[in-house]
Amino acid sequence: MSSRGEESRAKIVAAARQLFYEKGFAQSSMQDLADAAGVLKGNLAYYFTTKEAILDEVVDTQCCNLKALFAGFEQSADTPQASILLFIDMVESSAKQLKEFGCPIGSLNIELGKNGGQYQAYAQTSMKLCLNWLTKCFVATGQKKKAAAASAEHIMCTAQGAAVLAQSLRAPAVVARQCQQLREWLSQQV
Amino acid sequence: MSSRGEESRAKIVAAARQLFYEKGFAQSSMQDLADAAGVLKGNLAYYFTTKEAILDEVVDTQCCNLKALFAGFEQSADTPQASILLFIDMVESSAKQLKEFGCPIGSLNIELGKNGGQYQAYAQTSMKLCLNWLTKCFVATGQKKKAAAASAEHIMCTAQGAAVLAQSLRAPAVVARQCQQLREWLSQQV
DNA sequence: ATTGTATTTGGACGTTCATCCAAATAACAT
DNA sequence: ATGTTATTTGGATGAACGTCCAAATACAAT
Repeated sequence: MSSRGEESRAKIVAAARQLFYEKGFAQSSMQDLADAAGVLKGNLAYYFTTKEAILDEVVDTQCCNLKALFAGFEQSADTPQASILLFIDMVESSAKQLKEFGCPIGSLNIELGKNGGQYQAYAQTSMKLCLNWLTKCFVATGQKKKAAAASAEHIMCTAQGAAVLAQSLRAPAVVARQCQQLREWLSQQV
Repeated sequence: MSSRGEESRAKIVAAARQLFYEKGFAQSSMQDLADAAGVLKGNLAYYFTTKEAILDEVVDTQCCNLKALFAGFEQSADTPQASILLFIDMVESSAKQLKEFGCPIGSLNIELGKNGGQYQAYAQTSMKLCLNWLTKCFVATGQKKKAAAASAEHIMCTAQGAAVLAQSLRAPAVVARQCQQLREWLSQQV
């Protein structure tokens, strides 16, 4: 378990995260993952016994990144409202990615949710993480728990819908418009 | 090209439409399609040379169904606003399906949009059909073209986002809540 | 009844897939 | 330097995949 092994493992997970996002989980073969990670296919089995094990670690990594992202938002924003604005900014600034591959969280959820729910529990976590954090922010602005949850749901619905439309129509402008509407809506809340 | 052949072809397309929706395009094998349609795998090749040809016809069928659906809305509704309400009703009444497999249009767009855009043009059509019809309805309510397009986009974003969240969280209630919000928003328009 | 066409059948083909493994190599502890 | 563990290598394995095809069967026209 030296540093060399850790590096290889990290390279594999990073490559898998990008490939699962760009091509989908089922459409990314182990050969693809190995090529993208710069290792031989046989070496994948040394670190991960199954493809599902890679997905497991990819989702874990994504959750950790999300938590770090939210922590950063809270640190650089003075008010919870400003934190929410940073979230919206993030969505808007990733419009070009969304146009190409959809939302990294939403599109993975949709794919994994179709397989009888056997993989679905994995991806669900990230979506809940976003909702819970947004809810927490709205509670901090003074909204009651139920209203805060509804506000968080509104933001996530708009963002996910914008991602679907932007990818379907290859139109990143959809994301920009919806984010602007979210900002106007937010300024009227609280 | 007797009636026997037409029936088999129709059975295949119907089975493919359901399977592509429930499992995704790439995850539905020719064997799966044949089993679901009640024909032998080899028989698929008699009607469709490639899997993509089946997708082509599935999308065509879906577009025809959509057009018929919209025509029905216009017929049973007195005002364009009532037509839009029927659209929202339809979304809400399919909440249970959305929870299981997501939106038949949106989820297929997301999957096909990831493959370098080679299949993507197929699915895009349905999404545009919805947007264009909604835009037409809003124009008929007196909105100007640009405002009408924005209104249509708002409905589709909310509906698609609700579908993503409902499927991710296995919570059909998301759809009900967002549809209710859409109705309130609609009553304040025009 | 016989001919010609439409459809079905069951399986073959080569490829790609996820998984697994024994041998080779690298890194490290003593 | 030597022995031990960690990692890499290249290939093997059987199953599943999309596509294709020749023979068999059903149907329709005469």
